[in-house]
Amino acid sequence: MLDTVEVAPAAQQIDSGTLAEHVFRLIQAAIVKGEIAPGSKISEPELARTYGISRGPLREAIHRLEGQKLLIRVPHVGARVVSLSHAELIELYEIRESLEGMACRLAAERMSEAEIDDLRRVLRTHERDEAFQAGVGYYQQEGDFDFHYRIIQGSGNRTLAKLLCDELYQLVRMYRIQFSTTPNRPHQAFAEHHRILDAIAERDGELAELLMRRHIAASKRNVERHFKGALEQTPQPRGEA
Amino acid sequence: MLDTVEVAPAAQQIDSGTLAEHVFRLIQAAIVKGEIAPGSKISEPELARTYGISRGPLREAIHRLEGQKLLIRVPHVGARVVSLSHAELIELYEIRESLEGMACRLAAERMSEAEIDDLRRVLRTHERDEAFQAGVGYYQQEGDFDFHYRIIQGSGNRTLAKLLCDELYQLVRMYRIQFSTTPNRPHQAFAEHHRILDAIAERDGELAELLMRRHIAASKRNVERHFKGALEQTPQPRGEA
DNA sequence: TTTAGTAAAGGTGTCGACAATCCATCGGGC
DNA sequence: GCCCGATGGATTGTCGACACCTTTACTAAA
Repeated sequence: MLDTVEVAPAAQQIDSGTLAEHVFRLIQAAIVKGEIAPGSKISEPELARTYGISRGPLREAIHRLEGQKLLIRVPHVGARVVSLSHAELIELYEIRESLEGMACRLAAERMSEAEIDDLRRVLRTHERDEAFQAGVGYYQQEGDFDFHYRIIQGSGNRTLAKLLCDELYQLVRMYRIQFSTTPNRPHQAFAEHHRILDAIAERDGELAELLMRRHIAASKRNVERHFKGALEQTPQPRGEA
Repeated sequence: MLDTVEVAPAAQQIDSGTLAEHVFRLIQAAIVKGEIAPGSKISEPELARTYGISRGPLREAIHRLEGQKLLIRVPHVGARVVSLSHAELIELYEIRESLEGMACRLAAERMSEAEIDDLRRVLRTHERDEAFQAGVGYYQQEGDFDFHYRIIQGSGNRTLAKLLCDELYQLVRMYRIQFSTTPNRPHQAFAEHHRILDAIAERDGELAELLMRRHIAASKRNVERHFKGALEQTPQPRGEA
């Protein structure tokens, strides 16, 4: 009510029209960044008080978050932040392998020369990143600065783009951040990205798809390593309560 | 315009727990069956009166329908029943080609012998269908009686199953029904289904994926023919005001 | 006749309150 | 001492009402 959370005053001006839309983005960011722990329960009255709104728009935001698979809702019980099991995470990577592989093939066939140049610039930006230089991580920016995101957009299949970028993207990003502490071989990932870009620039759709599938499969193996490593410390990735 | 709907008092007893869930299923069925025309506007007060509920649970139902891509909502304007363009429909088929192809490969690798037998029985049921015998159509039942549905479930990838069966399935079914008037070569589709089943039974994942992709590509071409044919009659598939 | 402005009407967004359901704690019985 | 049922608290589901926005129809002027 009074301090309406630490939402920057400027952010309220960029207010996205409806209240529900606004808190949707706020909670989405909080979940993806891990500020709300995976597996933790979402209390409607509490969140409503936190953001200074009523439960109406909050519930709409929760529904949309559920659509993005960031929340799991149980009737008469409530919503919890998602916490994918090892198996589910692998399944997600398999789906990405198929879908992003296809997107990459289409992108190689359809992207304009200007878009390819943009993509090249994105990679160059990553290369200059200090964290990358130090070899500690490859944690790319959101949206247009994300290599995968750009390729999906370049596929020209808008339905596919909505599916991957509007629905699954934040979930993928959430785990990308969660695993950012694990050694993720940034230089190898960068090299793979570069090879994919080359295939696209040469309009070799078949190769581009193959490389993208291998690239995601490599990420998948990295996640498996992470789980295997974490298994020796904690028996299960848990959430509070 | 369905007035006062035939929501028998008994139907409220079979009430699926929450009201929102109930009307969600009712409206979903109405849209998929075409009882609510594609492109038509959804009026919250009107629908609330129709089903005898308040706007609260109705809005939740609308959000879920939006998640299934059966509705498109515009802030401050309202919701309309989806009406895919030619391009969007083709895009949907391309996505299915990729995803169901993968599901089919996994199914060939993972389905139990019992599940394969069940699948065989499903095909036999289709074969005995009178509409199929007459060659007029291949409009299969919902859910477990649907060949594609069963294969996806048999893939063992539960995340993929949720994506295809819980989110995209009703949309696909909606257009399957919309196109049921178009000649859809039921016997050829059946033959393709049978060949896919054979590949699965032989545990040939690679072949099963290939056949499934071709099968869906064939459906896609059928849809394209439909559009080309319809183009000569009406300039655009439209919905009411 | 066409176009711009305006006002009314309908609809969506938001709110606060009540009712039904679930979870936890407490008491009783075996 | 352990298990089962009851009661209290809290949370979710549902409702009706109001405010703001969008759209449409009407009026007036060019």
